[in-house]
Amino acid sequence: MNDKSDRRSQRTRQAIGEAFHHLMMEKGYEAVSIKDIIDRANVGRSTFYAHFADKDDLFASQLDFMLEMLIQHTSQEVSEENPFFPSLGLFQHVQQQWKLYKILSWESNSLHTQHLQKSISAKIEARLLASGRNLDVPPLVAANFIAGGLLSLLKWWLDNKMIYSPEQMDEMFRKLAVRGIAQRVSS
Amino acid sequence: MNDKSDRRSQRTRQAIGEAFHHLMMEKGYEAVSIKDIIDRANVGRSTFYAHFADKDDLFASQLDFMLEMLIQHTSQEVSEENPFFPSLGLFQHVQQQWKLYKILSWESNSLHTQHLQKSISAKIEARLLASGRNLDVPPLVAANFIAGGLLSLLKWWLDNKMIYSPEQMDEMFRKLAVRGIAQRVSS
Amino acid sequence: MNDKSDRRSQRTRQAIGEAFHHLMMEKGYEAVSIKDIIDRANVGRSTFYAHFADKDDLFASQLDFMLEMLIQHTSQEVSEENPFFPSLGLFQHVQQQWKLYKILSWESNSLHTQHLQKSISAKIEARLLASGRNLDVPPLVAANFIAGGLLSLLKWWLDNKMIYSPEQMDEMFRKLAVRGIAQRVSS
Amino acid sequence: MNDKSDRRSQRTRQAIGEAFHHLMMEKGYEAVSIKDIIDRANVGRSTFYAHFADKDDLFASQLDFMLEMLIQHTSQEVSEENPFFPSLGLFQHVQQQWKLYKILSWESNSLHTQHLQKSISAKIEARLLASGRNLDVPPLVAANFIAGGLLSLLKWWLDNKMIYSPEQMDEMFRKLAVRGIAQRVSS
DNA sequence: TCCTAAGCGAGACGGTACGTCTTGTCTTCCA
DNA sequence: TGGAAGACAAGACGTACCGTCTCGCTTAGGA
Repeated sequence: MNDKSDRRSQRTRQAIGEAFHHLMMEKGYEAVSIKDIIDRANVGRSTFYAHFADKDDLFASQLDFMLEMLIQHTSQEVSEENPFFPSLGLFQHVQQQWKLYKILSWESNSLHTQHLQKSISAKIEARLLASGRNLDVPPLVAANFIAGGLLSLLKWWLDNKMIYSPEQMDEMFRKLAVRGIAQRVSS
Repeated sequence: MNDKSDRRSQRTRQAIGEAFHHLMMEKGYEAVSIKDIIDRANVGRSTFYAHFADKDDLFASQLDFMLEMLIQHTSQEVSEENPFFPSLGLFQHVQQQWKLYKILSWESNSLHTQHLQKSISAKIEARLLASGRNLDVPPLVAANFIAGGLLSLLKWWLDNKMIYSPEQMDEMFRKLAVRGIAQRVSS
Repeated sequence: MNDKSDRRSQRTRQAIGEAFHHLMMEKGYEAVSIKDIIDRANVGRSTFYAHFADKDDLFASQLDFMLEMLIQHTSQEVSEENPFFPSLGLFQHVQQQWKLYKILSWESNSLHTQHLQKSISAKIEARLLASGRNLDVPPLVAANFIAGGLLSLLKWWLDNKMIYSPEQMDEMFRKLAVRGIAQRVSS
Repeated sequence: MNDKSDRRSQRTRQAIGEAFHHLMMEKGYEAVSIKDIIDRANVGRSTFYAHFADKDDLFASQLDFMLEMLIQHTSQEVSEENPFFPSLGLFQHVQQQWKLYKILSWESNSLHTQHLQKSISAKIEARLLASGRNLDVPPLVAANFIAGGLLSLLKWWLDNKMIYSPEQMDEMFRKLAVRGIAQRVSS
């Protein structure tokens, strides 16, 4: 019975998710009503609430899914190029979906930002701990700082017509996060 | 005729403003409804709309005063310890007004946050340029990164019962901003 | 302030009442939704709920109004022809609105019946008490019996194509209520 | 396969029936939802609809048994005291089962009441015709009036804590039905 | 001193979205 | 393979706000 339910549920969740995605591209986040979503997804009102607590919950689940995809599509090894977060993938993803993120950046409901911030921060912290680095700042604090900086860069990038490539943004981000603004001493 | 009108209007605006302030301290921004405000201010509904377009408009009018406070409390001391931003003053000020900032802690319409972010970022950029540092990242980008990280730390601090002192927070911030997470202790 | 409010309210209540009346004629009672009513009455949803608790409340108020009209349009004096209730008026009214009452008789939500029963019963009891009759049955009991019989006659009449005139029905009702089924002794 | 299926079906129908019965005793008819029933009966939703068209259908299937009970308890004693209907037996029966009748006290879909009304009315009419009384009102009309009055008295009795004994109620009923509210004590 | 117009309180109103609830259908699993 | 389980579409419900509006009441300046 679970298989069946799960498969049906999955299709429903996906339909809702896609409808929401399209609608957000057209009207932004706040302007989309639950009725809009369920009409577009051909789904009953109660079905929506069976799957999501509200619009914010739906959005959060979309963000999580996106992040998860991002992480999975990235090598897990911690290299110099990929020190603690698949930031390059994030920049590339945002570039692909720039239309959506531009809209969101404008509305910038802080719930979204906070959710993203927490998720990314947690992932960074985990990486920092796993890397065995010897920081003189608590990893939790460092992770929050870096996550905030990363989101800030993303927003700035979107607000400034994305004049750099994702690769350039990523490189700058990594430099800032890893070496700060101190003058280079050596490599 | 104008004097009278103006004086009456002024009292009304002030009553609304104060009611809003108190209510925000109690319930946050989103949770306050127009009805709450006019009930608390002993004001008719149409009177509210005669003075403000909506809640956001009212909030914007309150905002400047807060930012002004913040700037006044932080623009002073720029010492050797604080090479590019009076971050210590900022942490100290937030600690003093923690009640207000905790409530506003970016729960609200992020117009607030965005405004702050831009102000701080601009200040940092100016300092970076003035310092003649030799960065291999555009100062504008670096400033945005650092401002984002700083606000992120502030929020984390508020959300975590401010377990560190302003001085500790400031030191960690400066370490992260200047040297990144690299172990080496150059400079 | 009351005059204004009352006048506005009155117009609104009337618009709702008329819309409801028409809709009931078209679809019956149960099939009419609040949305139907407010759409037809050009009235906001909250306005409806400001005036009536729900559909049943609206209907009850319509019934009361109707009864009140009936009573007022009838001489108050207690004559042989009009011993304790303007039953002739009621039969005539039902004949005029037979289309509506036929529908209601079919659905016969017992809430309505009960409400009517109580109202009519109360009025009959008041008349009985006022008439100074010397009954060997408590007036309250007699009133309930007569009200039940009257409503029963009404329903039977509607269900049987109203083969008698209102005047005939009224005469039969009064005979049954006043003299019972005992054989006539004298006049 | 049929035997097994039938047996299963039977158990299911019974479980649903009992669940419904209990729920009705607790909350009345309208307040019971399909979900309540299937939860209480430990049965799937489609199972319910496989056995009954809807709640009314289920109720109808329960109804006959109750009416049967009622008829059996009242069809006996037709004495001189009860010239046209065994009303005393009815009052006594209702007193015994007061809990059930109080809850059903015509709150529900009036299918119930209407059925009852028709049955009683038919019985009364038959008696009136058989008695050879010389009424100046058609027996059919008189029977409906009296049946309505009787049920009305029953309901009033139940709603008013049954402050009279069945015998008292019966006497009042017969007085009202036979002699009306006229003072004269003919016959 | 009276008049008159603006500012105001009060709150009714149309409208929209919400989250909850119930119904009857439809699909899948299981015995 | 037919009955049980429950996910689902549909849509009504009563609540909460919003921003507009229509009133009279107050009140202070100019006639």
